[in-house]
Amino acid sequence: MSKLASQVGTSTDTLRYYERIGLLPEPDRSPAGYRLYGDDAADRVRFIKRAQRFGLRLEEIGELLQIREQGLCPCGRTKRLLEERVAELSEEMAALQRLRDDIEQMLDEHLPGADGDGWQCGSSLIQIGRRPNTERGNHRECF
Amino acid sequence: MSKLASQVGTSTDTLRYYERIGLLPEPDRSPAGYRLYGDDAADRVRFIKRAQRFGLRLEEIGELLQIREQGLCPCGRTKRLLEERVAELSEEMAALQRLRDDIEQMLDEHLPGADGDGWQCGSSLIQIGRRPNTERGNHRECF
DNA sequence: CTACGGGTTGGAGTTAACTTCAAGGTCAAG
DNA sequence: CTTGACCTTGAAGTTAACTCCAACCCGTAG
Repeated sequence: MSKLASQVGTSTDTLRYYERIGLLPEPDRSPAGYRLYGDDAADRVRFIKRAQRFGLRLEEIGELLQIREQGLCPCGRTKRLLEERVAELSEEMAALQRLRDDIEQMLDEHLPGADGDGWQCGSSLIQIGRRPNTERGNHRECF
Repeated sequence: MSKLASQVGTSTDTLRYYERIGLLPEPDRSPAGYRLYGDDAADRVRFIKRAQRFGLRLEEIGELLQIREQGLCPCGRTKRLLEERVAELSEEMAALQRLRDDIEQMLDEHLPGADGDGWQCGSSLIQIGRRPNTERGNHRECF
C-alpha cells in the first residue's frame, strides 16, 4: 500500500480515506487481507490530485470519475457546469500569471541578490505552497 | 462593509475573519464604529484570493503581504522558497491544461450534444469548482 | 414612533480533508 | 523466535477557513 502512496505522493492514510469516501474502489486483497492495487489506481489518484489543484472538492471529483469511467451523466445541467468551468480555465491561468508576476516583482524589489542566509529574520516560518502533509524536504527550519 | 465584500466576492464574515487573523489591517472607523475601507483594501483581498487559488495558505499569504508592503524579508531561505514556487508555476499550469483536456474529452465522449435537460439523473448534485460560500447562481437544484 | 437593513462584538459551530490512535495481524531478516 | 517494518480496523482528533449566532447599535423611510 505504501508503494502506491509513494508513487503518487500521498500517505497511506489518505488512500484509505479516499477508499472510505468512495473515491477509490475497494481493491483486491491478498490472502492476509492486504490491499493489492492495479496500475489504474495510480492513474485514478493522480487524476484526483490534478482535479484538486483545479479547485474541485473531493465530492465533485467523485462525480467526475463516475462520468469518466462509466459514461454516467448526472444530468444535462452538469454538462453546462463542466463547460463553464472549462471556460474559466484561461481566466484562471491568467490569474496565476498575475500572481507569479507579483511574486517575481517582490523578489526583484525586496530581495536583490540575496542568495544565501545571514539576513535579519523578522518573521517566523514560511513554507510556500505545500499542503501540510506533503512529505519530502522539510524546509521549515527557518530559524 | 458589505460593499467591499461584494466588490471582491466574499462575505463580510470572511473579511472580519481576515482582519482577526491579521491579513487585513484594522481599517479606520466612522464615528459610529463602522469600518471604512480604502481602495487598497480591495486590492489586498484580491491578492489574497489569487494567492489562495495558487495553493497558498492564509498564514503564508500573510507573510507575502508583509514582504510586499514593507520590504520585510523573513530570511534568505524564504527567497529560495519563493523562487522554487515561482518555478513550479509552469508545471502547475501544464497540469491544469491536462485536466482541462481530460474534462473536454469527457464532454466529447459522454455528453454528446446534450444541451438541455431531460436526461436521466443517476447522481445527486454537482456544482463545479465553486467554494460553498460563493453566492450568485445556485445551480444546485439538479433535481 | 416602528420597522428594517445595515453595522458591531466575542465566541461557538461547521465543513472538508485529512491524521492519529489503539489494538492487533503478517512476514522476511537475523 | 524475536525484532521491526509493514499491514488491518473503526473511531476519534486535528487543522484551516470559514460561517453562524445572540445581542446589541445606527440611520433612514414611512
